[in-house]
Amino acid sequence: MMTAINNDLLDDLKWRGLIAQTTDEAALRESLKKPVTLYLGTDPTAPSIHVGNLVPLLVMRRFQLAGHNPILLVGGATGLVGDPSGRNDERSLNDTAIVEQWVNRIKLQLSKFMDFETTHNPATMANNLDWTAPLSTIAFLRDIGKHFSVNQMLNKDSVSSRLEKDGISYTEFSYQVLQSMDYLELFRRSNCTLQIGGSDQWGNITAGLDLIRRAEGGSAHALTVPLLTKADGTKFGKTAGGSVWLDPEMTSPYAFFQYWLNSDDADVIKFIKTFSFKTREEIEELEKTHNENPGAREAHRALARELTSLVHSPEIAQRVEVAARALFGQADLAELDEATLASAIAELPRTTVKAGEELPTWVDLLAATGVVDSKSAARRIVKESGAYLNNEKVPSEDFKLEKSHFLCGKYALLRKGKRDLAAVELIS
RNA sequence: GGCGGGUUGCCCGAGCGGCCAAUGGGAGGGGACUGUAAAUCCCCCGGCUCUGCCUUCGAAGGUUCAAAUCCUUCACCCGCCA
Repeated sequence: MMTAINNDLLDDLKWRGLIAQTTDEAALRESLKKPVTLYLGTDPTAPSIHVGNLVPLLVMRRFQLAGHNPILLVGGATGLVGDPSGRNDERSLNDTAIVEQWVNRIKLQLSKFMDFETTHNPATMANNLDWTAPLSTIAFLRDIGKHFSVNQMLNKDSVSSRLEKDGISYTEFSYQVLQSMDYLELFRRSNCTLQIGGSDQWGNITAGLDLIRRAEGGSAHALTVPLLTKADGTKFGKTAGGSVWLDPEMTSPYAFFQYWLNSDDADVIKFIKTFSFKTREEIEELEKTHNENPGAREAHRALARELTSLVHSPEIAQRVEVAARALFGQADLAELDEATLASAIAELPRTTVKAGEELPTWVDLLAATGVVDSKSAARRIVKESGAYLNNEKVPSEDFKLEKSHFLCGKYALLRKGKRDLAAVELIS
């Protein structure tokens, strides 16, 4: 990993559109001339992080590559309380045991994006439960609470917007205090002087800066990344099926790759700037290619490849791409060898059929894979002629599979519409 | 505490005893055109053992040959008056 301090870091981030707000930019720029310690907090609100969380996380990685010292904080405590930022209703509390389990899974995920081994500026991991849990109520109110003005707390957007609506519980109201304590704690123990986060975190981060000033007379910085938007107005990182997760159990590497490959033309360059570690020159070159011939989808492919490699692995990215080509009919299915076929199908939702038994209909099988919610839905697909078996159209609702349909004697490929694939495996 | 209005399918929202699995819009799905884009156009969109049957209109009871529609109780929301 590169260890030299890169003074162009802020400029690069700006060019990529990765800076929403910062505290005093000149002072921040000055401080970044030497290695600083910075942190990013992630709350365990699900068993996995999703592609939206990846935006600030990769900014952290850029900071580490530029020679700074990253701390990844997992919100074992804040996750129990619930951040009101960016929400217009109260969160339901998650069970402590569940949150603990999520903390562990998320720690593991986050750690893949940082270098913990380098001797120069290794990343470290923290959990705010470590210093929050032992704190007594009296100590909390006297040592921390005294530094907070309720008036200012009420002025935070996350709180005031909720007061105008259905209100906010004392629990969520206190969230900003907990996050402020984290910053103070890391400032004290590691001289952490920069916190980054999504733009919705600005209020929470600046609350921390105030606490550091009041409690320690110290000064520190804030940097937020903008909320990533899509040209069509829909939410980034969501599909019909839900969020795009990093956990391969929750979003298969195949689906992950497809998500990026199917990016809107109008978004793809922005996504590359946001996520890719290619240089500015390389990206500008891709932009040119893309504008000249968007149909070739060079930029889409580069984006999908790079991110799948980063999040899963280069081997998986390679496999998934080969699979996609074959499954989308860019290669003859019948000519695939069993190993290639098996690895392609490994990424798909699937069902099994026992060799000796009578083979079910296409409709039954598609429903069994879970690609559609009901048999009625599967029938509809056939009726609307969007049903395929091994890339050939399924003629009728009562169409039954036959032995000969199984490629290499083992696998049959179901497709619904243009891009929704599933597989059937024949087992003995 | 009193009076009135509301709670409908993934979301918004019509329906106000039979013609209701329930108008319309959005989301979603299939097709055409393309590039596994976008826009546009056409079609579909509760489930099933599918010319029929089953389960849905806040919850539970009731009236009726027949209820999303009427009655009773309960829960929640929203107004107005105390």
